Amino acid sequence: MSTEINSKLYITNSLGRKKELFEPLNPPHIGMYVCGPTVYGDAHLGHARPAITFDLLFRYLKHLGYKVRYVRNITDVGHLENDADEGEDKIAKKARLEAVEPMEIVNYYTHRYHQQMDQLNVQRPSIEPHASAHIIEQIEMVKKILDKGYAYEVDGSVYFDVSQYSKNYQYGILSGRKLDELMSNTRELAGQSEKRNSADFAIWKNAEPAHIMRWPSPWGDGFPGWHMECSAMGCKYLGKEFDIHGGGMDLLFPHHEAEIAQSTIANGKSPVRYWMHNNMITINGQKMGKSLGNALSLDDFFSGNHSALEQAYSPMTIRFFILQAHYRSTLDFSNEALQAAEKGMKRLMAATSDVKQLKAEKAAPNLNIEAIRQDCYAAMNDDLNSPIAIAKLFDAVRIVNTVKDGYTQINPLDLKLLQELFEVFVFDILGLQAENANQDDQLLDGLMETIIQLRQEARQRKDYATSDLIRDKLTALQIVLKDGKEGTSWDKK
RNA sequence: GGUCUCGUGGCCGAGUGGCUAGGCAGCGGUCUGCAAAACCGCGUACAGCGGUUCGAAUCCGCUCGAGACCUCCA
Repeated sequence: MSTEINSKLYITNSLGRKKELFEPLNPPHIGMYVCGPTVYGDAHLGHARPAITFDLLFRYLKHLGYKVRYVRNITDVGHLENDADEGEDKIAKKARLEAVEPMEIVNYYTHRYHQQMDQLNVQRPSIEPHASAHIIEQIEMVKKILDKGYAYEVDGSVYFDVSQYSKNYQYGILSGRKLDELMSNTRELAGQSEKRNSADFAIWKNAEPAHIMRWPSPWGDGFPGWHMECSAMGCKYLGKEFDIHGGGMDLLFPHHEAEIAQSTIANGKSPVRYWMHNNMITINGQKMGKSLGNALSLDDFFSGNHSALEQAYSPMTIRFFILQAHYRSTLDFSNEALQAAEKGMKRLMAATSDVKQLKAEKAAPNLNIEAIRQDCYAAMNDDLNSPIAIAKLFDAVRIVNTVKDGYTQINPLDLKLLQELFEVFVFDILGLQAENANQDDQLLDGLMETIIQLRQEARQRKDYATSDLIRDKLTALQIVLKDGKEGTSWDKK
């Protein structure tokens, strides 16, 4: 076990809105649940933020020596839509439009989601349960809540009785909402007439005849209410009480509030110790949303095929950009900001590669790499402050480059620390990876070596016409030559 | 309308009472045949107004602006 497990990790708990020392229930094991995607469409930029945020947490906890069981659901039972196709479930709607089976849609977009997360180097969760595969568990949970008198059935639907709950528990404990305000502020919606109070929410919903996705239940054919799956599956795989539950801030209310309420009744205790919420993403200062027409898909970014994008942005650029902001801040996407991130990341990644080639000098003075390392841990321990960790890594980048260019010398111990620093933080924790992986291409390497040698010879005989021709031609092929003190290296783009 | 969050230099983005991150862009320099890369140096920013304080970007109040949730959404 690494010694880092003893370091004090503080995270902001949405329950109380304060930074708290993270203390697992059953160390070294940690249970962590994150709300996953609804697989009825391509992942957009908004999906990248929680995926990367909690991937960072997953990686960091593992790095600290914990055994983490990370559960992220696939929502595939669909939920009510609030538009003209009222009552029809999202997946069923899409299936009918495209004349395919709902499960086909689910499979297709689940695969797409996995592909895109892989590209972002997001590690797969330990368990990725499908809501549709846990209908029984959800029904059982509804039964428990009914038995305990905190829900009521109306025409095949079961609603959670929020006012009953409020008599003994605090509904709004997570979101800071007051029940009476909720009662007076909630808008009239279809089907609401069945509810005793507008704040009540469905935990089982009766399926209309046209509704494709449906399951038998004690209350007739229907489907689970949209908060049920996370409660049922979280409990099944992580227990009645577990360490961390994450998701976007938009899920705070009503989704997570409802989860707390229903789990508290069904299981007798509040389900989660630390609630963590990542902030939203804006595009050019505007909220990203389907209704605004600016919900860029991840593929749009990777390919650059969208009128709002000046160029393609690689998955690692997106990842780096997201990590350069703290997860609890809103993050604004723009071409200018993305291009800045791309350049910065290239400089960082070049150093991670260059650091391996450096030569140590025994007599070199102490460069205090240890201090940078400590600062990186301190940043991560302070509510996963990846932007600060990255800033510190850029200090290390400067050291790599000064040593590389011969302005500074480095002793063996510092060099070892420096190499470990990049390995641990850049790759293991931040989860960045080299792009343009051309290390394996021996043919290309050999060719480039030859070309660089020819150019070098031309330069030595002051045949600059030839050397510049070589450089220009390579530039046109998106290959950049870098003349350094130790010779010439090259890179794509 | 209700609840909440935020407003930092050209852009992005850390920082929550004094020690003034970082990236990108820009300017000057070193290096180079030239250029690129790299390195060195340069910007004294914190929406506005008022208050608390020896001292505030950081605390309080007001104004203006932006956003989130309250309704499917990461």
